[in-house]
Amino acid sequence: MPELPEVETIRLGLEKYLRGHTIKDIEIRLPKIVRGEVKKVQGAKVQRIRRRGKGLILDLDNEWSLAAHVKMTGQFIYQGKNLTKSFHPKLNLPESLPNKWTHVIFQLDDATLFYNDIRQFGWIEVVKTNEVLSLPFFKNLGLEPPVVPITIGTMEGQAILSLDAFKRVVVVGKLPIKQLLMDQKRIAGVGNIYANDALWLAKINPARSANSLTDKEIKQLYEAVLFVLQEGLKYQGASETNFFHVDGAKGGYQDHFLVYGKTKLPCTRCGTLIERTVLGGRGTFFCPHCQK
DNA sequence: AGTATCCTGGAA
DNA sequence: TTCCAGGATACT
Repeated sequence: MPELPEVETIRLGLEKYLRGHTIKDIEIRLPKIVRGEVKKVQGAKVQRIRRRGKGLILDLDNEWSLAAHVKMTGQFIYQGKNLTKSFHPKLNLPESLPNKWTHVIFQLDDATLFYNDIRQFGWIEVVKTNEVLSLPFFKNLGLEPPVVPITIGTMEGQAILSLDAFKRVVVVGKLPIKQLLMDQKRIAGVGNIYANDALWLAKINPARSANSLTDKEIKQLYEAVLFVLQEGLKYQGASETNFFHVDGAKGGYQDHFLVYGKTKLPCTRCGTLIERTVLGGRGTFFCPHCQK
């Protein structure tokens, strides 16, 4: 799924188009995607949009919230008066909506918001605002990397991943460092792309057990994690396959991958060919020469 | 700590 | 036809 930079980009889009607007109706085409008190969204106004890790929370003006996780292939697609084109999730070709991947349709006061999801892994849940952070996904979420100002958009008072906190997390980990980076219960928002790229930038082999890292390496990795997330945010996410902004635009980070997906291509630092292995069931890309 | 699982679609 | 995919969870 989209990782922190992609979900934050979705959040900004929802903020731009939905904030202050009323959800007049909701149509559910695939029931397993949606849980909770669905009827509560009808007639409610979207007050603010928060993000925690890779999760989204739309707070309504009636004490209810709409939580969502887009997992691998979920998309929120907005069609307003000035945005009549929609986009094929893969090809980015204009196509009419709803289509076969549209599972939920929100009728807004002035527009329509579609939830599309090819693989159907994503979910939307309507819960009371004061209980939304008690949902299992949010309750067990780890520390938030400080790459976005802690404003109304994220989580006021949220525990932040400081260097010291990162050290504490890494020092006790026996897992390969890459799996630890991607463990949402410890660090929120880092997925496969940014974990691979951060380890390359910090010159650390993804398979190294976390507790083998020196203090210096931990600091380098911490800075690398924040840097690649900021790069992802700067380019508004990676649209290599099927990530699109709420208005259908593409992100650009796929053109700035450091190591992700670069199997058998030369390392841009030393020229050695990048290798692909599997770690924790996920594709892992690294330079066998400069990542020790 | 590993592996299967929810799904579809594109690439090899 | 087989493998692979940016995720998270429920199991062995």
